[in-house]
Amino acid sequence: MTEEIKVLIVDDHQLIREAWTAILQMTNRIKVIGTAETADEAYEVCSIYRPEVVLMDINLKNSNGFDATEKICNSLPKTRVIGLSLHDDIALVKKFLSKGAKGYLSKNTSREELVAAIDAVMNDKIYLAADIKEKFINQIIDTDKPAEKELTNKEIEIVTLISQGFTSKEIAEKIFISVRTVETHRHNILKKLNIPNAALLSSWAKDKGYI
Amino acid sequence: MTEEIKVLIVDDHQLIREAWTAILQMTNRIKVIGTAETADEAYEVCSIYRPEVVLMDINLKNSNGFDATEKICNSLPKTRVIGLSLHDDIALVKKFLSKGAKGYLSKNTSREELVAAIDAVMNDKIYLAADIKEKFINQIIDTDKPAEKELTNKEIEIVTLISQGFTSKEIAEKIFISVRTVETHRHNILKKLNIPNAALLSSWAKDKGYI
DNA sequence: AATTAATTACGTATATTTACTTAATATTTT
DNA sequence: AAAATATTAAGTAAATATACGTAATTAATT
Repeated sequence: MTEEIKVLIVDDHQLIREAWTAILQMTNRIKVIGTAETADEAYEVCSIYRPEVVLMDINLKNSNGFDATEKICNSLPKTRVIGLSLHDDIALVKKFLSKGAKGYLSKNTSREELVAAIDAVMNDKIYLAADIKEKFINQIIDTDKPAEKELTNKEIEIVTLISQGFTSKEIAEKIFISVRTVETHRHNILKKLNIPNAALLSSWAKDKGYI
Repeated sequence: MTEEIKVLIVDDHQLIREAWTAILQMTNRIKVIGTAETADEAYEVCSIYRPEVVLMDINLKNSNGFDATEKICNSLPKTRVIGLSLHDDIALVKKFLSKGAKGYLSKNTSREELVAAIDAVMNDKIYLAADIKEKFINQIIDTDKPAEKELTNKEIEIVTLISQGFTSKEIAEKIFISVRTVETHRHNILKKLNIPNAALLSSWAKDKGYI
């Protein structure tokens, strides 16, 4: 029998960590060598225990799954990171893969698919969940509706602040730019995303994981 | 050995359903007799298979966990419903218990606690997760800060519409009341919750699971 | 060196939100 | 029946947001 695959699980909910562990241990081919609650903790554990696969929830409170993924993939290139998220948003998936991740699963995937994904990345393949693949294809087919324009870093910064309830004036004071500049960004953001107002923008930002 | 406890799991994510199932099956005392994706489906399964315990995720997309819980508890009083939620918000917990639920767990609870909760409700006790109990107590102690005022049904209806990006005028047309009435509700809502504007209200509504 | 994209900022105009008050009617609870 | 709460609606004012146009400066890319 081949060696067991060493997996690290990263999620901020204990019950989910234990549940993933239970599922993977059932296979007898996969060994969960540990779990982590935050992105920073994940990096620490990786550098010590060197898991072969990391299952990482993107929607971590209090920490940034993207940065941790980048760090892990850069400094420990043998580690394959697989993303897991409740929101299967194409832009998020792309960003995650660009950080060096090797796979992406939505929480609609089955237990079999979870194991299949681990096997795939172990064979140096990229694995995307079926429903995410489909969305990718749909986006390519939908040439009528152009891909959602990406926001710049400043714009994302401002979206985050707007969603936290700050007014343009407050944002201006906070980040030391003119109110008029904030208003310009505000207008450009709504136009880019084709969103009518700050209330819906706020919902949008939550879905995308910006806050 | 005593009879196995029959449990139904309700969650809209397949991976989570399978994970809960895996955890509970490990006990040998608990049998997962089925799973459901939506609240309606949960009620159907309950009326046919009569589980003793229902583990219900509150944050179901496309369906209302509250209504289903009420329906199940009223028509099948022997069924104990335990709520499970990512957001451990006191107001939500209270509302859920008032619908007839017998327990409430956050996703920070451990596997042991999940089993303990099932045992407790089987002995006709109410079970609340440790961290939720603590929040209840803190709320009682914090007499300075009064309990967050509850929104009325109309107010919740309007919060939902505001968060979806509708203006007061649009909401008025949509639900056939005067714009001024919508504005009144709007103002009262922000005042009740001590929230400065619609953008933050939108975030709040998402957290509470209203949208 | 030239082009493109990002960030900065202002002008003008209109629409919407927020703040606070008052109050009639309807519904629910005591 | 009385009291409390919810829903309805309007008045007045100030603050903010949205729509669009213009444009200079800086940073990144070709």
